[in-house]
Amino acid sequence: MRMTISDIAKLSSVSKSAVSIVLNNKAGVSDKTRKKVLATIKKYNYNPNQIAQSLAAKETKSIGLIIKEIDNPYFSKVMKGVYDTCAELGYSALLASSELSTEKESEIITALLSKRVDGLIISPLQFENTNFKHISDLISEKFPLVVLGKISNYLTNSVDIDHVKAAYDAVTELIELGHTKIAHFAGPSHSGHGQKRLEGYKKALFDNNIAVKDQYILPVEPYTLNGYNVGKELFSKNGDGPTAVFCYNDLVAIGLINALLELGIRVPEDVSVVGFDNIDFGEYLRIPLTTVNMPAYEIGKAATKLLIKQITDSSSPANENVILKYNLIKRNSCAEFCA
Amino acid sequence: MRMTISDIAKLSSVSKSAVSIVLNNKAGVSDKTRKKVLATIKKYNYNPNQIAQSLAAKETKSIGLIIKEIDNPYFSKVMKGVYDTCAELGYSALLASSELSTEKESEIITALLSKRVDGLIISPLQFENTNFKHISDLISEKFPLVVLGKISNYLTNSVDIDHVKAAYDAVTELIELGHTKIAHFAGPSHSGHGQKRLEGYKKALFDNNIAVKDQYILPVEPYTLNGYNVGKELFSKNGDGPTAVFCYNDLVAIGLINALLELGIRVPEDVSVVGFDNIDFGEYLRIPLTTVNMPAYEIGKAATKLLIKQITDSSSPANENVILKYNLIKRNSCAEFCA
DNA sequence: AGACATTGCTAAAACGGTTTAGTAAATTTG
DNA sequence: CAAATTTACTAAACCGTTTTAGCAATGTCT
Repeated sequence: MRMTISDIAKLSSVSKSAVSIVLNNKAGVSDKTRKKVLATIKKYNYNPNQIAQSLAAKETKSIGLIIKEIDNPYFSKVMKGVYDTCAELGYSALLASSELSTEKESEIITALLSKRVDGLIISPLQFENTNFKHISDLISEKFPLVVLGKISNYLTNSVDIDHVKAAYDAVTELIELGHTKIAHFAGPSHSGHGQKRLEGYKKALFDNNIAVKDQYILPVEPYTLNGYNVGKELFSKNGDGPTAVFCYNDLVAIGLINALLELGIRVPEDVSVVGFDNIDFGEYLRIPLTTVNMPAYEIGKAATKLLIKQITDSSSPANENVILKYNLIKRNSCAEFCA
Repeated sequence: MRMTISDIAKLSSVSKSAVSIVLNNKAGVSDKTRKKVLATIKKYNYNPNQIAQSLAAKETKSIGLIIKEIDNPYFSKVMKGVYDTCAELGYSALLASSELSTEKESEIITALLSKRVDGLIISPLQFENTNFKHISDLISEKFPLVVLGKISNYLTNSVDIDHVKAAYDAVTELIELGHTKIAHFAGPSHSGHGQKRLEGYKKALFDNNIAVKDQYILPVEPYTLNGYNVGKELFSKNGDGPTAVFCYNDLVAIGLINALLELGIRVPEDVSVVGFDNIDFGEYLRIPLTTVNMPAYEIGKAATKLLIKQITDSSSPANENVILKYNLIKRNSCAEFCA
């Protein structure tokens, strides 16, 4: 059986309190005793029970991270940022994923709270009909919380990039290459980012006196296959197709490019494509992808720092909005428009 | 402040014990009391403290999962398998990653034990000089453990595919396409799989009376960039280069293909390439990749089932070795050898 | 009706730590 | 040198649950 603090106390012929003091490196015992205790701890390989520690301390030194999909390279990077930063700051992270189900999201929050995490980083599902009760409850009890992205009308800490501006920049790049017939494969219903990127797309067209056409705005689910299907559909019609597409994300862009190539449409000669996220493989695709670099690792890092600040410093405001830098990565999926 | 079981007890004018009985759905209280308690629980939104539960129950209903890299699509799938299966079986998973550092691996094990996980799934680092003390300690105290892959000479539960045979099959495919000059970009030092795949490679050549040449076996680190560099190096030399390469994994294969294309060598016409793992993007690459499908999700699933069996059923053996099926996925990176 | 189970409930002990309050001894101070 | 302070240590309370043991009250058998 595992050793307890009482075992170590007996074996060192001191009290539990003394052992506790040694364990936590506090003042209150002589050097001699400290060494003695340390020796038995080492000898018996004693490993304090963190469960008991957490119960007594009323804090777990752990935070919850709720992502939308485990199996999504963007979130892997966010995770890495969170895990690394937690480690630096002496915390640990509990990962959970809503897998695009609001019901599961809500269950996860309860589960994590019942594990008594000290705070929560959440990338919230934002379907149109989402009721944010589980999140607003957290806010109203002032539970330490950082939201990845932003939920409109909710006052929380958040970390994000300026999606409107990023989309604006991406579309502007296309316009500067001479394109005017620019479509947008627009983001999914559960993503707050989708709205913003669409807004940036429209703004860029507007500022350049290009009319926004509804038939050029196609909603997609953010998966390669869906990008493929929607692409196939759009470009199979003959007549006045777009010469450039700004995609909600890289996955969609990859699907679209596959569809185009299959239809014998060249990328970027005939159609330019720009993605969003900068997933690792963008560089190694058939057509290396031009895309907006989403600083996923930094987002995880910033969110963790912000959260732990809120946890440890009660005077820190709970509505800080960190906006991170992005950048447009130009590779080979875009070219000048040729009539 | 959060409610405790005592609060609920008072508010329902019953004892803590009664509330506990209700919470755990045990027999021992009347229906009337049960309903009364349930009502106050609901009314005050009481959420039991799992930390306290774990302390009292001496089990946490959680398992630790130690992977090698957070940011690796293979492990993302394993994770998903583990998380899904845990959820099914009423457990939760604590993720940690050694990020290829044995020191960190060992620290993580200690940390997870101090969180009192009920068991551990570990994808162990296997550098040549690795001392497996942290793992053999677990074995000797009969701590529930499942190893992903296998550590030779250690008796533990494990889950894996037959890497030797899979590599054998992949290389045989190349041989059947008429190739005889087949190189192997061999796995990294921290991977137990590397050895096995190399073995399968050699065996396939041997069984087909093809001499194994040392200069055709090149060690690589399992990253795209390294595959690229080693590829560039190998194929820049003129003279008797290989016409096919069996790569340790898909990442390496991708790098190699990039190197080949840059050198003006066509894939698969001039050189055939086969990968290993079947990462999601293999399908969408410049040259869709022929590869061995590693059933990552199923590995996670099987490991979790095995572990939880060991945790809950003390009579279950601790040295079960589950071998899962793989399959060779033929896409476009391999072609018949043309002289 | 008396013996014996069963039901419904609770007080108290445990889980393995931390913290508070207190004491005895050692040290400093005036 | 007595008083005051500091140091070294510990017993006991506490964190929020589960579990054990025990006690009435009720129900079931002969």
